[in-house]
Amino acid sequence: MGQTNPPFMSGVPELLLLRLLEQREMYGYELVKAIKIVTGESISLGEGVIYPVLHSLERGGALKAKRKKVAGRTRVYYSLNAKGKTRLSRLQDEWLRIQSGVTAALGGTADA
Amino acid sequence: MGQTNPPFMSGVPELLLLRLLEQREMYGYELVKAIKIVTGESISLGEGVIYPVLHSLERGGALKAKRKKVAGRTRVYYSLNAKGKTRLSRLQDEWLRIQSGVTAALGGTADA
DNA sequence: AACGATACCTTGAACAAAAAGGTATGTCAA
DNA sequence: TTGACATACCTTTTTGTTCAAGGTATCGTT
Repeated sequence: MGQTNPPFMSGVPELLLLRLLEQREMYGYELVKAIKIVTGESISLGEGVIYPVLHSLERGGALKAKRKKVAGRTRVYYSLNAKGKTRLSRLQDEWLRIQSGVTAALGGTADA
Repeated sequence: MGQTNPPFMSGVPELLLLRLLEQREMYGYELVKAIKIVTGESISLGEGVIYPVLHSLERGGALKAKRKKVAGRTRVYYSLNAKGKTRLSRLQDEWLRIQSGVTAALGGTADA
């Protein structure tokens, strides 16, 4: 009985992060802004969400962190490695599964 | 500072329950099976999820409970009341919002 | 010097979800 | 008649995400 499933629908923040980092390396503060933009303002995640997820993904070996000094400020750039790609792929599948399930449930008997 | 936002993506189980109960009254055990069916097997929620949600919705005044004896067994039928409809509507909007956000994020640069 | 934006971070609390168990009745086959 | 399985209710415990709220420090601009 070792493994427990993740709390149903969590992992959306994680999914978004991984998806963005798949395209190019980015740093935390940048990701906060980017998520607002790519989701068309419909999702907004604070730094209190982003940083912990970033750290936990790095600890888990899904991300590689690289410190850079830019204009006097320190940025921590993250990029996907193999494990991260696998994880992205899994989360994406899971999201698709949930999405289709909910859509099916909402669609039945449209009542219109 | 009174109000805190709901834990991002939760409420999917609740949404599914409310959606089903909008169509007809049902009892807990029935809902467990029904969810598997209407979601095309993509979502499966155990009794340990269903019952607590049902109870909390009833406590919150979103559901009305009615005990019935059928074939020697006791069933608790739940139905939506006004508050429940409002809540369903709100959860549905929220789901749509999240869904469109994630879809937008996943869609960008399809990489195909 | 003060302010806002950048950029990192942590702590605390809240709460949902999952797993696992526990009770009891009915039905059916061996 | 005993055992197994489906029905039908329920709770407790654990886990983990997410959130708000704070805290540090640098830079540019006014």
